[in-house]
Amino acid sequence: MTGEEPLDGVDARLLLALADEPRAPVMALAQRLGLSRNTVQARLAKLDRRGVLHSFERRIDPAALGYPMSAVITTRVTQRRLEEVADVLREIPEVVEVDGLSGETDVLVRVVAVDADDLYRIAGQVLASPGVERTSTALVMQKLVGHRLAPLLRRAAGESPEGE
Amino acid sequence: MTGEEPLDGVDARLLLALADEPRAPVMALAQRLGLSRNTVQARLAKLDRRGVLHSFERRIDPAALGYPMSAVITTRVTQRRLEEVADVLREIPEVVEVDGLSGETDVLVRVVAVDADDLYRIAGQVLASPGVERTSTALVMQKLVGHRLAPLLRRAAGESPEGE
DNA sequence: CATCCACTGAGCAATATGCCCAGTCAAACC
DNA sequence: GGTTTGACTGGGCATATTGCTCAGTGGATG
Repeated sequence: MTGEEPLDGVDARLLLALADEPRAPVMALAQRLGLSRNTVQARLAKLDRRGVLHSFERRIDPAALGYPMSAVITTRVTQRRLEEVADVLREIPEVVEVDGLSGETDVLVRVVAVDADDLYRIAGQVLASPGVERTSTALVMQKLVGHRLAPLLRRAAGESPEGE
Repeated sequence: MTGEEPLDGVDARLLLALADEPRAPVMALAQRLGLSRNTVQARLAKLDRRGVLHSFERRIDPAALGYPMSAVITTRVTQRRLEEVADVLREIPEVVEVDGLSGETDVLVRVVAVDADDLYRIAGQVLASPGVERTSTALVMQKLVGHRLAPLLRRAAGESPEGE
């Protein structure tokens, strides 16, 4: 038991197929991959049992939801209060993602907003959070590359990731 | 024709239901929302016709794919070469997302890596891209809040977003 | 009052699902 | 060598789901 087996090429191909047709029935996927229905079903089940799949929310476009504005707020947090700050940020609905970064005690906060005023308000909330020392807000002007994993999936699908 | 209608409460509830059970059959969703099967089918179809849904790739966990390391590379780009830089970055498989930010000509690059050496190599590639002046790499140490939209969806589901 | 739109409820043929089982095959194990 | 394990196949079967169409209802619009 290694505790965590990497996905193999078949899994990668399955994920690629799903990327193409997310709501495709299992049968369709099976045909596409040249596998039996049973196998695909088993793989699929294993995939989300293993937690390979994130929440569906990731697929939803905030812009379509009415929040066309997106920004990245870099914040400096007083030491040891990271969890505390995270808890506070979690309470702000417009906070979409929070990462703890390496340098010192930096936190990267992704927020969405309805408009500039809204963003100003939210940035204010973030700054006002106890434990937050300094913030720097940068607007996302354009998505140059939308979140993607296909290149890595294709790599994984191409060769067997076996040790030898 | 306004050209872009915001989602209404029903859409939001549908998305929430999907967030809970991504592969739920339409029938199950219909029952859950207290709507007819026909309606849910129509809504669903409309949702992705409108582009409300991002690619399925967003749901895949890079860590499970064999890239447990994640980093944010902030780069400074020489003016007017944004698109050019984006094109180059797009060629690097480990580059997962690229945003053009407001301040000056800053670009936020999200990368994943197999390990520290791998990250070093990738960061080097980014820096070596023509048009990139300066980079600063920060490791993602912990996901404090994973990408989420549920709070905003719940808000949208709660009240009618009608003007009056 | 006529029209448009979203939703409902129903029907129907074709397909998919969930589940179970037996058999194959290769790699790992004793 | 002999065996066990794990993954995949192919089959079957009852039930649920899909895709599609049609008719009818109720509200909102002009």
